[in-house]
Amino acid sequence: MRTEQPVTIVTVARHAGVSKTTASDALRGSGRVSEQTRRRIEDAARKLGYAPNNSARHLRQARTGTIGLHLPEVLPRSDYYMSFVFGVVQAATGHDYDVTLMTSRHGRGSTLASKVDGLIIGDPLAGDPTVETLMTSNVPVVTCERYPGDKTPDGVVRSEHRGAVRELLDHLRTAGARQPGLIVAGDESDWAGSVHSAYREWCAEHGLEAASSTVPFDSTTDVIRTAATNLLRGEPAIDALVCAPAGAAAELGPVLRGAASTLRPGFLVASCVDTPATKYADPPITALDLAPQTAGASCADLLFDLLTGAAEPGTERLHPVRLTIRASTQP
Amino acid sequence: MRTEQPVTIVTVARHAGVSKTTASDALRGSGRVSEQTRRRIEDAARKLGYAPNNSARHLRQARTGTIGLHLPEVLPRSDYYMSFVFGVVQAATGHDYDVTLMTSRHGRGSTLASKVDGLIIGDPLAGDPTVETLMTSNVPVVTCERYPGDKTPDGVVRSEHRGAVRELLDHLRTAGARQPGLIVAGDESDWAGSVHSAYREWCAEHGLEAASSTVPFDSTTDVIRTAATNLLRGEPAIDALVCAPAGAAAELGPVLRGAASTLRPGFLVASCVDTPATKYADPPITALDLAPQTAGASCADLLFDLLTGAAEPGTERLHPVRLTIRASTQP
DNA sequence: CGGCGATGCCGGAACGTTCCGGCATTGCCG
DNA sequence: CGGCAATGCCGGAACGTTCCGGCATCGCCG
Repeated sequence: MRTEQPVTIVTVARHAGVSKTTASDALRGSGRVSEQTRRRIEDAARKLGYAPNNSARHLRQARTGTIGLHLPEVLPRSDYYMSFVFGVVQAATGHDYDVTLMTSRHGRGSTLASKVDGLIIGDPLAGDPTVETLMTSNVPVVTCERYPGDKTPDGVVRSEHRGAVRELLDHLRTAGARQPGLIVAGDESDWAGSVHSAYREWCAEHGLEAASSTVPFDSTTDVIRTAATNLLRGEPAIDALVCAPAGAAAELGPVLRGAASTLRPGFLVASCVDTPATKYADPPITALDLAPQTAGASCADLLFDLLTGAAEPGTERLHPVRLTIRASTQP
Repeated sequence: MRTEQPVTIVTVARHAGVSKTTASDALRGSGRVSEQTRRRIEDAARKLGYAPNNSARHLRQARTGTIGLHLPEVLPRSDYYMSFVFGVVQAATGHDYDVTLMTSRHGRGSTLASKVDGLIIGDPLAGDPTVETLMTSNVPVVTCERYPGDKTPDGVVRSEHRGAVRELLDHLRTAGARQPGLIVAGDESDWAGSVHSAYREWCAEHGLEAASSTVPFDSTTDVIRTAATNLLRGEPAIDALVCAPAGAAAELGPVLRGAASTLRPGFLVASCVDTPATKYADPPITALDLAPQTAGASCADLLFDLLTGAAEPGTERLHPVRLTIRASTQP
């Protein structure tokens, strides 16, 4: 079994008594082949266990049948990205594409063209050298959220985070909060930047002082807890806390309990990214459902539309976001 | 820029005034090329922005330069797998390999050979049809943990879970627990099976009745909480709870607080898989650190050793596991 | 009956790389 | 000086596929 010589399309053709061209045409449904011989060829292919050689095919067609996927290497609270990945893969396999994961080691942009036909970058961070490199590649690039650098991808899938955050803040206000605070990542992420500026805007409109704390994008839990502690102790005094980083609001339990004596009763908590952790927190935490899996699929779909010409370079598509209200904001 | 014709190795050769063979030799460091002309060729390649065509290269070399990676599609509590993925990718890029994610849609085993040179399957579940298919492929397969089906992969990276669980149980006993309970997934996962049988063994040795509850491998939080509730109410009465599913112990808070009045003071909690969630739980939870990132890297390394012949088919490698003791078991 | 389009099939070139074998040229040593 | 090995470079074939153009054959219609 191990030393058998590979079965190519000419093997199939020979067994079916036709030429390689006819065999190729029959198996791919192109060209003109009679129904009878096509069946004969398909039978031969099946019997021989024929599998087309991808390298040869892609060499001939001048494409790779593969798209690259890059994500920020955030290890804690990775449920969001995991879902995103599965969304991309699912959509890609539906289009007969493979997905390979790209890291910093994948060489400069010029090298990429022969490895992938297109690129998806989830949450491109300004200043990330890998992202910088990938953005200058010579293949179509789709980002999830805008790139806060000076280059522009060929396609963007994004959500109306500003509006969603305002909706969340309005909800908090309705629920009785007068002065919500915010923990958020820095402006190197477009998402975090939008959340932050929407918050400031909303505060200004309501005549409130902004009470926000900025943490690194990939903060561990203790960093976020420290930020929360400082916010709770600082001025202005807050009666609600929105924690932006994915699912991190669920990690605030100890901090909140520790400060329970000094907190106003009915202190509210919410998250800008829903995850299993927020859903099953105690109490369950109100959050914005970003639907990462469909976001990933949407990125892949847009990329394929760009590849086939069905979408123009520069296209932006909106991905819906939904506020999920839970006990943490129902005093 | 978009319509420029591709620069191949003959373009480089022409610019450097040599033959394509010499250019190829110079760029890959093979054959005999004088230092002087090699530099000339490298300069030309750099200036032209030459990038070797992967499809052509792989067609010629009869390999794909890619390994496939399959994971159980577990979306909640995915920190473990995310780390595993990054470990695989990191090791693979170190060996100049790409990693593509494989799902059920990637066709039957025979098709695989032309897509990937090898396969890594993380936590192969018995009865998973995709895994079943992948295992019958004609490329080397490495699994993380043994496959509880009837096929045997070419390589296995596994940990001494039995011993580790016993160590954990011994620790609980030392910490005062007389009757620990267990929440664990079913035997379709080798890991869960090992944990479960090690637990039963340990119980028997200590003259204890086993108090375990089996849940699905990809259980959501509420399923696990229900299992915990039932264990706490049931017979025999337990004074410690080991929760096997990755990081799920951190999700038991509400259940434990709800049952606080009926629980013996000093009730202990531990997890068989350390994650950020257990580390930062309140109180921090004692757990077995499975080091998923190095486990992933180890799988990749073994696969490459199999591909190069540095390892024999049938090789099993052990991956170290470490008990991390935290406040949850220090009464 | 002659012409012509449709149908069914085929040969050969091309994609870009690697690798085998070979051919000069050079230098060394007896 | 003659032989022989080492050095530097090269031409062409091969990998497996797709695709362009072409060649019979057949049936239909004027």
